[in-house]
This record gives sequence, C-alpha cells and structure tokens, in this order.
Amino acid sequence: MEHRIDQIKKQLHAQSYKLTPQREATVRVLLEREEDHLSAEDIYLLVKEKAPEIGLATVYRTLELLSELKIVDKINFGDGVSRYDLRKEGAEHFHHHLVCIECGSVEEIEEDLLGDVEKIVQRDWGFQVKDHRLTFHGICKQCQEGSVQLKK
Amino acid sequence: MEHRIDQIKKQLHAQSYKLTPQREATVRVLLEREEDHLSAEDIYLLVKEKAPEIGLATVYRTLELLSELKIVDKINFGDGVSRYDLRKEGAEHFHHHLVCIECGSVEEIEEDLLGDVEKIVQRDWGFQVKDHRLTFHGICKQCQEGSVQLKK
DNA sequence: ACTTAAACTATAATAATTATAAATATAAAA
DNA sequence: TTTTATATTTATAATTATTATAGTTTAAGT
Repeated sequence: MEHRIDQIKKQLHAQSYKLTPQREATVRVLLEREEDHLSAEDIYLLVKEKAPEIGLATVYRTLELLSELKIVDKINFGDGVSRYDLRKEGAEHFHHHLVCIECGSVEEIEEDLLGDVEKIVQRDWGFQVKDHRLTFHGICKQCQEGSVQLKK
Repeated sequence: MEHRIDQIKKQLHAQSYKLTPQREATVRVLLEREEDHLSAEDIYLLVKEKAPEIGLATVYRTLELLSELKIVDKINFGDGVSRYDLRKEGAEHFHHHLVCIECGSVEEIEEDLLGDVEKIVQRDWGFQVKDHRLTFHGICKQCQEGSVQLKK
C-alpha cells in the first residue's frame, strides 16, 4: 500500500502537483476499496472518517485530478452518478466490467479482450484508439445458479 | 419513416402503452436525427418546434419509456448528460461508438465486433451477457489527417 | 521571515433529472 | 352515449450531482 502511495506521489510530482494530506486520504480510501466502484459521495464519506475536516468539493477536485493523470478512471453505469475506479498498478489498458442486472453486482475483468477488435477499428475505420470503455450487462453466475434474489 | 412509427406504435401497444401525440413527436425527432446523439434537453428543444406545448418532464418520461422497451438506448460519454440513441431497425445488439477526443465527433459502428468476446465472457466468467456498451476514445480519421482542429 | 502560488473549506450556484399536484385525455364499462 | 377509471400530461417544485466563488490556510522557494 505504501508503495502505491509513493508511486502516486511521484506521478503527481512529475506534473508538479502535491500529494496533500487531503489527497492522500482520498487515495488511501481508493486503495482500501479497490474492488468497489465508489461514487464521489461514497468516497467523501469514507475520507471524512480519516479526515473529518475535508470538504466535498476537495474530493471532487482530487478525483478530477487523479482522472486527468489516468490514476483513476471515471465510469458511469447509467445510474445518475459517476464512479471512480483506480487503475491497476502498471495497467496499460482500462479494465472491463460485468454488471449484473439482477443483483447489481459489478465484476472486473483484467484481461485485455479488445486487442483484436481495436486492430479492426484502426484498420477499417482509420480510428486511432487511445482508450476504451466496455461494459457487459447481464446475469452473473450467482444469480443464474440460485434463484436466490439479492435484489434490494 | 411512417413504417418505423407504426412499428414503434405496435411495440408500445404490446405493453399496453399508447403512442400519444407527445410521444409521437418525440419519436419523430429521434428518427429525423438518427445519426446524432442528442441529450434530453436537445430533444426537448427540437420537439418543441413541432409541439410547443410539450413539457420537459414529458420528454424525459418518454425517453425513459422508450429506454425500457429497448427502442432507444441511453448512453453516456462522460460529459454530464445522458444521450439517447435509437436502436437500428431490427438490430439485435447495441451498436458501438467511436468518440474523438480532438473534435468531439461520434461515429457509430454497426458491425458486431463483440461476438467472440461475449463467448469468452460467457465461458470463462459464467456471465450471461444480455447487452453491452462499447466506446472507443481516440482520434478520428479527419483529425489524424489534417491538423485542422475543429475544437470549439 | 517574506512572498507567491497552490490548495483548502464553506457555501452558493448551476445543471440535470425526478417527483408532485392538478388538469386533461383516453379507453373501458355500463 | 354517459359514466367511470386509468393513463398521461402540464407546470412547477424539489432533489441530486457537480462546479464555481470568496476568503483562508498551507507549503515551497527566495
């Protein structure tokens, strides 16, 4: 964890940004909840536990900054809010998501499934791909097996 | 065009919804601007030209309804607004998008590029895919060629 | 220590979307 | 056709997410 923090600190410094205590607290929350897909509000509430004096706007600004530096990715699953997802260490491409329409769970796929597709897009459409967003909507393993509904 | 309207009318009736004049006006705007990716506000303004008495909330409700019936798809390119995109006639799957980070243009890809990928997801993750969202971000042909910037 | 710029808090403002109440239109039943 | 019930709409208020602003604090460089 400290290693990742250091790494991010360097990334910030490289662009002459500082890792302020507020930014660090925010990054720590993101690291601790790496599996989740938290909204700005969620993150704000969690950061507040560590650093109660932090303001919501600071969290937004921090997330915006981390987004620009490609440290986190801002994603949107169609519910009104943006969610923030830490890029995996050294990940070249952004990972994909499987969103279950039954229970709402979100699973991540690290594998690069789009290599071939990107080549086709490049070749047939002349489009130079820089980044991608791929989300599948469907029914997760758990929901298929049990008809146990976890719906809230 | 009338054919598509009729078709949509039937889809609505099948679920015992009516094609009210307001809904029809909205659908007509979507058909006329099929290539575009309009926001609710955009659509509202265009519908107002045909039916000045329509309210914004009605447009939202109509789009919500059309979304549920899979007649349109609600998409989000990361700017704050939702955009609404008519499904192509008889299209089995939702089309993909190429968003240019230089000029902001959005191109559509009709081809199904994800057939293989979906099989892999199904097999290796046990996830039953119902729908997908795929967007590539990068530089479009035009922006690559000329360094003519269309940035606003 | 002094100066400057970046970053912060608190709060107000904005923008997108959703909810509500009253009115209207539509379809079904009598 | 009249009545009744239901769906839909308008107009507007409320909500929610996000961004901007003003004044204050912090930190880095001299």
